[in-house]
Amino acid sequence: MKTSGVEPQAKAASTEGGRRTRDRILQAAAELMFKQGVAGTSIPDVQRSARVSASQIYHYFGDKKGLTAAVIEYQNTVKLEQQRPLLDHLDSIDALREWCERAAVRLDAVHCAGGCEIGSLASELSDIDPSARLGLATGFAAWQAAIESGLTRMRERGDLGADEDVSALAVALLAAIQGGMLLSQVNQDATPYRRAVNVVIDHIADRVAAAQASPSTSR
Amino acid sequence: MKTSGVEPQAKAASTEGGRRTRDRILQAAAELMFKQGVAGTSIPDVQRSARVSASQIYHYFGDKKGLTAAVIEYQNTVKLEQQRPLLDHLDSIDALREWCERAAVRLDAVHCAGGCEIGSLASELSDIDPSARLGLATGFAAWQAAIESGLTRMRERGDLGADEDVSALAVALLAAIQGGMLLSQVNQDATPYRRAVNVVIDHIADRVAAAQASPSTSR
DNA sequence: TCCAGATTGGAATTGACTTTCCAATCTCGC
DNA sequence: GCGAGATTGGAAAGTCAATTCCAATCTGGA
Repeated sequence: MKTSGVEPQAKAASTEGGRRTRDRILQAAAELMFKQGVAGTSIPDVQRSARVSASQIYHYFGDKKGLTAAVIEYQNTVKLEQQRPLLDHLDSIDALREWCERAAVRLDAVHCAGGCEIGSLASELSDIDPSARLGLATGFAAWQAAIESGLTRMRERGDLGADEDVSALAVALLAAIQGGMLLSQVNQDATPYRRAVNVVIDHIADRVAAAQASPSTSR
Repeated sequence: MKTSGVEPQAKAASTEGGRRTRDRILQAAAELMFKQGVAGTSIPDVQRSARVSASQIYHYFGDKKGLTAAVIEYQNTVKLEQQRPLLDHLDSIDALREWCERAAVRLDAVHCAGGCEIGSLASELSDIDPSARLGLATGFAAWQAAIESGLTRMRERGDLGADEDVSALAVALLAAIQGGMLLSQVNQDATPYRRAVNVVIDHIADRVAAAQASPSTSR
C-alpha cells in the first residue's frame, strides 16, 4: 500500500562518463527485461550485465520502477527510430507487406524468442503498474498512428475508398502483429505471425481492389 | 542450473476432502496468476486466498512449477468447456460474431483487466519455461482447431470457396483476438478488441460473399 | 590549481519467498 | 474399533532481492 506519490530521486547524468554508464544500464536492462520479463530481471542481473554497481543504478533511476519506466520510454523511441525509413512510407500494399515481413525475418533469426518488445512488457505490466500502462499505451499509439497515416495517404490518393475506416484497419493490423507474434512465440515458429498478418493485409488489398473497380463511388 | 529432470513428488488426492482442497488451491492459484501474473503470485498469496497451509500446496503439486503447470492445464480445459455450446457451432458469420462479442462483453465487465487467461500466461512463460510453453501451445491449438472446424464446415457447405485456406483464417482470427485483447488491456477499453476482431470477420464475410457470387469456381 | 558536486564501490539492512521437516490429526477399509 | 496412509499446521532453514548508506574517487568550471 504505497500512498505517498513521492518517488525516489533519480538524478540526471551531467558528465560524459555518467551519460555513458546510464546508457549502458538502460541497454542492459532493456535486453534483460525483454528476454526474461521485468519480474525475472533482478537488479543484480542488470549490475552484472552492465558492469556497474548497485549505487549507479539507484543513482540514475531511483528504484526498479523508475528503471522499468525508463526502459519503456527507451523501447518506445528506439524501436520506432529503428524502423523510421519504412514506417514513414506505409502507404502501399507492398510497403505494408515489406514492413511486416521484415519483422518476420527478425522472428526467424531469434527463433521467435521474446515476441514484441513492447507487447511483452504490456502484457506483464498493464494490470499491475498504472504508470507503466500509460507509457505502453503511448508506444502503441505511435505505432498505430504510423500505420494509420500510411492508410490515410492511400485513401486520399484514391487507393482506398473514401468511406474506409482506416483507424479500424490500422488497429486490426497492429493486433494481428501482436497476436501473431504471441502465437509464434508459443509455437516457436514464425508461420502463425506470417499468416495472421497476411490475412489482414489481404483484406486491405481487397479494399484497394474494390476502390479501383468503382472509383469515387461510396458503396 | 537444474540438471536432473527429477521433479518433486506431487501426490494425487485419494480422499474426498483432499480433492476439495486440491481444487480450492487450483482455483485460487489460477485466479491470482491471471490477475497478477505467475511471478507476481507467491505461495503465501495462494495460501491466504485458498485458506490452506504451505504443506498442502507442496503435497499436491510438488513445487511452484508443478502448480503453474496444473494451472495451465486447468485453464486449457475450463475455458474450453465454458464456451462449449458456442465453440462447437462456429460455422457461420453470425456465430463467429456472436462468439467474439461475448468475449468483448466480458472485457467490458472487468474493465479489460487481464486480457486472455491463456494469452497472459503464454507471454510470461513461453521463453522461460519450456514445459509450460508446450502446455500453452496445446491450449492454443485447441482453440484454433475449434475455429478451423467451423470454417471447414462452411467450406464444405459451399459458403466458402474450395480454395480458401481455412487454417490461415483461423490463425488470423485467433491472433486478432489475442492482439486485440492485449491492446484493449493496455488502453483499458474494449474498442481495439472489437475493431480487430471485426475486421477479420469482415474479411471472412467478404470471402463468403465472393463464393456466393461465383459458386464452385476456383479463381 | 582547487573545490563542489557528480560518480562509484561495496558492505549492511531488511524483508520476502521457496522449500523442507516433523509431529499431529483425520479417514477409510477391514 | 484399529491401524496405515492421507492430510494438515506451523515452525524453521536457506536463499536472494531491493534498497540504503557512507566513504572514496573523479570531473569540470572558476
